[in-house]
Amino acid sequence: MTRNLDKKAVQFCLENQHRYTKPRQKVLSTIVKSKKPIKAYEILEKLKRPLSNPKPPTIYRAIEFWVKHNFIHRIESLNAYIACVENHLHKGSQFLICIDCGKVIESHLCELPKIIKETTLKNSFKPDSWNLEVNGRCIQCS
Amino acid sequence: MTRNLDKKAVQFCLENQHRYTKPRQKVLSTIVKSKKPIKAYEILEKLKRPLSNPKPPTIYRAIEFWVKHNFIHRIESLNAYIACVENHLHKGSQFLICIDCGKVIESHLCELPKIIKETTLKNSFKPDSWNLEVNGRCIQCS
DNA sequence: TAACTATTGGTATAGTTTATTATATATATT
DNA sequence: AATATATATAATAAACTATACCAATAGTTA
Repeated sequence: MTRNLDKKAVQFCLENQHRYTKPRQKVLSTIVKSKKPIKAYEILEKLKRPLSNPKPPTIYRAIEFWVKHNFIHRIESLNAYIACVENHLHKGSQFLICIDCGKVIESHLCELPKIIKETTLKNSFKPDSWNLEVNGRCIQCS
Repeated sequence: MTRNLDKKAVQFCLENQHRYTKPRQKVLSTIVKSKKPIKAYEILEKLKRPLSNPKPPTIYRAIEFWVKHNFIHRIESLNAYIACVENHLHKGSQFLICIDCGKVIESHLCELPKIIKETTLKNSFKPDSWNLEVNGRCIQCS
């Protein structure tokens, strides 16, 4: 399942005329391999060898690329990145973050929940994208 | 309505044996006065005079205090802070963020939306608190 | 007053991200 | 194949955001 995303990434780049460069490759697979959200500087550290001492911009550029194309997500409250479990573009993301073990579960919703849609309507606000981060405890920790 | 929160803060500190110190006072009222989310270093800048050249920790300590007690919220995707429009504690927050003008509307929900509750259930996850940030356009900008 | 706790002040540093400029690589065009 | 164009990387530096640490002070309690 992890290899899966890497494969899809190759495919995606081919089809959309993006380059599947070494930094992009390595950054994505590092995030995919990580069980938990991983931070930019942790990636930097892990890629010291394979990318011969990369500098922060190298990592951030690759991160930006994959975030833009929805292969990974940024967990805002953690300054960390995680592979997307969905296989299509989506406007919103939801994460369940365990406050004990740090595990993050991505739970997909295709639509902005109705109640929130109502709130945005009430405020005459036109929603475009959204991010929900729920803190709590996973089954192992509760 | 802005003064309101400051007053409540005094009250809150009295009742809970917290000190309503000058940094806390000034930091809160600076955030309250700001129409838009304000950043820590902007607060720092604004308080150069009144707090005689405060250092970052002074600001961050006060911010932390008011966040903890739900007088202000942190907008994760902006690294910025905004006064809470609710007058009671709440476990979750929702923000509508205009991608054009930067305005942020806090919209309160008392409960975790049903659909999200279902997702957490499905994942055997016990939610504790949550934060939803919706990007889109406000009525003026759309 | 002494002891204790909460809070501040200040230095230094850690951690995160971006701007900039130059260089290299891939793709398209001739 | 040579050239032009667009895309991406490399590296330095700097900007932005946040915290660890320790000493000093203010308020509280015994």
